[in-house]
Amino acid sequence: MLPKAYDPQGTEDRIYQMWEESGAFKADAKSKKEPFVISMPPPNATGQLHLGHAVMLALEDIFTRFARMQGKEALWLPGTDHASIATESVVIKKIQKEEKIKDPRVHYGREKLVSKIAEFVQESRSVIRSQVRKMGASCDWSRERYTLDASLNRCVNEVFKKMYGDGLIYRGQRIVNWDPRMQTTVSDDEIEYVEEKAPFYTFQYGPFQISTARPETKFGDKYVVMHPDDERYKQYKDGETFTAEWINGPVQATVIKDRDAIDPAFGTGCMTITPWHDMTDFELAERRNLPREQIIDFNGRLMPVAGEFAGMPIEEARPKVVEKLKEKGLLVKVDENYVHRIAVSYRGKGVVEPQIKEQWFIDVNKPVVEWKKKKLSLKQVMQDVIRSKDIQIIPERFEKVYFHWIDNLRDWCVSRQIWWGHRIPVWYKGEEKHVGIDPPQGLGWTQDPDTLDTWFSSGLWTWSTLIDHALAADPSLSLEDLLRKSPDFQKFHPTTVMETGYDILFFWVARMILMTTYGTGQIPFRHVYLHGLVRTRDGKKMSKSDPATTIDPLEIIPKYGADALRLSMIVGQSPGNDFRLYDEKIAGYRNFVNKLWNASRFVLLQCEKADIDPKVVNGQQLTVNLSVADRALLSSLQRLIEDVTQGLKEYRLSEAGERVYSFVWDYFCDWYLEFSKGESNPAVLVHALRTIVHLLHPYCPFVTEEIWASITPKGSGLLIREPWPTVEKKLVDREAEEQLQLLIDVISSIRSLCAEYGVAPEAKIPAAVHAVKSGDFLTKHQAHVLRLANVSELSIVSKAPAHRHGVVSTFLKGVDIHLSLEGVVDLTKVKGNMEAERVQLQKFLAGVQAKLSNEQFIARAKPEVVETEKQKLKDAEAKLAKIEERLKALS
RNA sequence: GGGUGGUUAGCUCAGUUGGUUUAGAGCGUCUGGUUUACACCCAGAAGGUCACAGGUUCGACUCCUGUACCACCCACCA
Repeated sequence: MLPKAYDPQGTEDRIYQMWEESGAFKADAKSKKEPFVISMPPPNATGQLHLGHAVMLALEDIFTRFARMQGKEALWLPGTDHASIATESVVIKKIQKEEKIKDPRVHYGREKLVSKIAEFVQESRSVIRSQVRKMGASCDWSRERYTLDASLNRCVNEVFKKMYGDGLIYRGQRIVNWDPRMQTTVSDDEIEYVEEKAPFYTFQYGPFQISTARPETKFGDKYVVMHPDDERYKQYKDGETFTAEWINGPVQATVIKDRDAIDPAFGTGCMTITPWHDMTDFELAERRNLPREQIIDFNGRLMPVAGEFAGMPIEEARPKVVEKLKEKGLLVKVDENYVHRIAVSYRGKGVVEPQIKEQWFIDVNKPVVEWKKKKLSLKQVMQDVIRSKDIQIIPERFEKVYFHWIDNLRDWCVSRQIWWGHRIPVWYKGEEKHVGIDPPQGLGWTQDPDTLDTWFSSGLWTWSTLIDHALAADPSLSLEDLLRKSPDFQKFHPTTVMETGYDILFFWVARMILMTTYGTGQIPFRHVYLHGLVRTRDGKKMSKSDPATTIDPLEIIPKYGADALRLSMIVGQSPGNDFRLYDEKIAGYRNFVNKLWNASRFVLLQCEKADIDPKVVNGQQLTVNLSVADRALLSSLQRLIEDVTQGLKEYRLSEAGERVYSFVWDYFCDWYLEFSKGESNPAVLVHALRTIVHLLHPYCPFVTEEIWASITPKGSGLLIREPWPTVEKKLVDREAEEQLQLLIDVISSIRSLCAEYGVAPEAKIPAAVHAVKSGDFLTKHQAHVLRLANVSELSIVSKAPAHRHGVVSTFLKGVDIHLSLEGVVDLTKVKGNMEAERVQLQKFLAGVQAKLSNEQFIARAKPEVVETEKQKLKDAEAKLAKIEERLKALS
């Protein structure tokens, strides 16, 4: 006999190992089955998994297991990301702390440092692998990839070269986000803005007053900009020059009138510009072809142009510059309450300083990409695939967010001045430049020292992971041939669904669309499912830097089990919305898992009592000797299968999960198993349990597999490989369901009446018992019903106050029972109730009829919706007829 | 400045093109239960003007408009 409480700790690892050894996770590229593919978003190889990963794994595992059971060739490809800047920064900090080395880059040099990072990553990856297993993820480990694998590097270089050839990658002196702490550029999306209160100074600049929060950048300002329509400055003309006394003496300045750069309502309506250190100013300078001058060096110190301030860090220089301007009488006023946002590097956490630097960029506006027989820009392709519904985003509202992002997208700076990552495949020799897969022949070539933005390689993730076979067979193949000759790519691309958090829609999802459509001519995936972020009990974001806010999945799993954790993150959540996770919620699903476990213990016990081996139970036994309750159960199981399958197909995981949850607890356990205590049908019990365990397997794979082991029919294997249940029409029996529902209503009513009047359970209601007996469908369960209905006098019913008539009318739903109660209840009230019900039904009927005769509705609605409406109509009509009949009988 | 989402029971949240929902779940609270699967249980109860104000409709938690608060995203406020 199974133990009284389910023990996840003693079960999960054993089951996982069994699955893995069985080969069930492995996908076969040669299979004829329809493919279903998920590329696991590769966790950063910097440390531990957190709950965000746990949600991702739970969702993707459900998709994968469902697809596998549905008979698809399911591939879930796992991997890890080298996360260039994040990893390098973590390891550098670690070395600084543990080895007390101030500057590890200088101390170790490139080669040594890179190998130290690699070592760290190696360790971290194996931790991650075991954590992914703990969650029960059924991914294909034989295909595990890492974003720095040689085959991925090959794809990176190929795409770079191709883009360069198409003129999509260029090198240019452009303004970039410079992180002085990490000594590297970062992309626009890797920046966070932090609000800061800083003094906002207004200075006299010639005849003008200009405002700034950053006076230390103003040394080289020679242009003052204002709006052409600004009345205040209409006496000044564009191009007019004047002399202004400034920080280090007089400067020759020029007036510029510009419509786009300035908002006349802000501050004084005019400003000076610093093109080297400001995005807007840079763009203006670009348009007007103005000179730029660097004021701050790459370490965040002032340049010689600052004169006496040269060499000072900016924070130190700021008050001193203000002081000097004040002495000169140029400080007009200071606003101490000014709040502005400063840019901070997402990874390195350094304050970002815009700088002009020579970098590699991807041009997103050049229309040279072949797409659907047209020449489009990368931006246009990204828009097209969503607009044309080639890719569907769930929830849909994120499409808007996506388009908005693309509208604002600028050329993507892809070079990084860090060492950990894919090296840029460009070599220099004097003025010569070589862009290619392999280094050029001959001496004197040096490779570009920069690496690529980490999203450059992860943008290729859905397909660069599928070419290993072809590459191993012939490393000299071109990119097109690699794709063409790779069985995995041919079978498993495009992938089916990309599942990830909405927070990296831009970082990653958009980049994958860009890089994949360009690199392969295919979309990377058909559906994007975006999950919400996990929050703490009080709604805080879980952050790694604040351990008090984080819940570690590895602490939860031993306590509640992976199944409970999975359910608690899926059921009751909707895609794209954040949700809170806390102990009680997980405990609730642990209880459910345990409930299921005990239900199966009960089933096994019934088999034992009847001396039946649950493993030999088969479908044949489902047709003989069935009670109403049996038929009703089998019938509602069919509807359950239908609903759950539909829900899963439409990615409504929460709804489908909740449906089984409530079926198992509120119906199977609370009613059917209770009836079975009177008289049980082990074949039906086993069949129902088998179906339930199938439907729940994607959600809670461990406990279901463990239960399955006790009821596996002869000839079947592991549950993970079982075919998904299908609806058997012949088991559908609405009449039985209705009859059972009636019985349930009767019992419920008796119960609540007893409770309301405080009737002792030993007392009897003879008439009620008689009523219950008189239905032929009850004979099978008489013993049980008698026990439950083991209550006092029926006269109680007649004492019921008016507000209890809801209960009374439940008694009246069945004609037989109604007759036996006649004379004891207040018939006028009952009649009133029924008349009210009739009016409501008639109204409802009219509504449904109107809907069904509405041409627009018929045209727009799905056929199955129309069907259900028709069914509703029929049901309502039947019910109305019944009510009419009873009303007639009453009068 | 632009945009998105949220506002439903004490708490956390569902609610699928408006109608069998006189609003559902879990947790919590209260009452009563050791009935031979389960106290990680069973039977009940209390608790909601579905943020607010209008509108459309025979009918609105659901659609439209506006308002308030909360959260998030985007943007070149010097």
